Amino acid sequence: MGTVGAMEDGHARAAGLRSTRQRRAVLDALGRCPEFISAQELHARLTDAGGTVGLTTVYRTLRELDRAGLVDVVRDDSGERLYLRRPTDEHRHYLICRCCGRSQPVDAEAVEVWAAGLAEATGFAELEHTLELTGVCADCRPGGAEEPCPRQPACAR
Amino acid sequence: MGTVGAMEDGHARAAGLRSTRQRRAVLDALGRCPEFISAQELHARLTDAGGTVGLTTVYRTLRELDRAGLVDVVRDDSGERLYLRRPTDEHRHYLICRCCGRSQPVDAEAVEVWAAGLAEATGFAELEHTLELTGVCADCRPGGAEEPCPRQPACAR
DNA sequence: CGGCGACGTGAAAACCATGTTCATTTAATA
DNA sequence: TATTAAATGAACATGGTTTTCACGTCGCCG
Ligand SMILES: [Mn+2]
Ligand SMILES: [Mn+2]
Ligand SMILES: [Zn+2]
Ligand SMILES: [Zn+2]
Repeated sequence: MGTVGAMEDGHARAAGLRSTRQRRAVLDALGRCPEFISAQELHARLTDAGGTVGLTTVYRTLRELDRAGLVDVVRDDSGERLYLRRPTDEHRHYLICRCCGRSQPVDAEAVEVWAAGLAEATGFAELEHTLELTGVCADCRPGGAEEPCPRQPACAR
Repeated sequence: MGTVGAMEDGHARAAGLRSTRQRRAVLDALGRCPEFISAQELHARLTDAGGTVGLTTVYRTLRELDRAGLVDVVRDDSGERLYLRRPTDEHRHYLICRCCGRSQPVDAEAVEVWAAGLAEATGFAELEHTLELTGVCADCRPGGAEEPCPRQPACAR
């Protein structure tokens, strides 16, 4: 707990970010959430738990975590951003269940290789890509295609 | 002219869409735009050209064209939807220049194959994917990485 | 310690793409 | 041409996100 000039004492020492009660709370709540979560939902959990963190601060903190590469971000169908504390420091892609929100990292190495070859093939530089994968997980599929979403979200969105 | 019950006499005969002056104007303007364009920008062009089309109608028409599979849609960094009249009736992915907006369809067959194999590998069903590719095109790169965006958009966004 | 200055906070308001309402217009058909 | 369901669009609503700005506090230095 010293003088680290970091966002968290131990982790997340992004450059020039002070360690504040609010940022620690956001990072902590995010760390205990196994699935992608929205800024609003995260804020709701923090306040429901009795904490005192402004929605503005949640948005700002998540944006900074994104810049620092500490979270993965996807956008749902409505365009809302969802965040997940990144377990490793690698670039990843996820398959997300449209019913319950469960996420599963996928091995997209084939895509990475393909994307890397695009630069030469097209003459474009500084290539970036986003790849969003959605589907219906096994648990959300009772047998046929009866109910659109038979079960409640595992990690309520 | 005739009694086609279509959106346009000749093209775009999506089911149950009337041919109106506004829809023809939107489809026409979209057809003469070589790059992805937003609903707002398309509306601006229509009104600047002296036309009389409501922004609401532009949004509605683009949504219908999307449903009918007549346009490709991407989302830019801010989440705004951009539309391009689809040249063929195939599913495509594009590489888009972050400077000028120029788009270039890419051969993503490798990705399609990879994505198709995900269902078995993961147990998820009804898989869908979105793949957005961005970069800096050759024309927008004078030599090094000097200016962030040296030239004006070819097809002003 | 104590103070200073930059950074952080948050309530309120602004922003902005997009959707909805609903009275009016209009395309398609008989 | 009469009829009617569909289409239009101005005004309004929505909802996620950002900006504002007055106030708080973190971290460093003396
Ligand atoms: Mn990737
Ligand atoms: Mn594809
Ligand atoms: Zn599920
Ligand atoms: Zn370019």
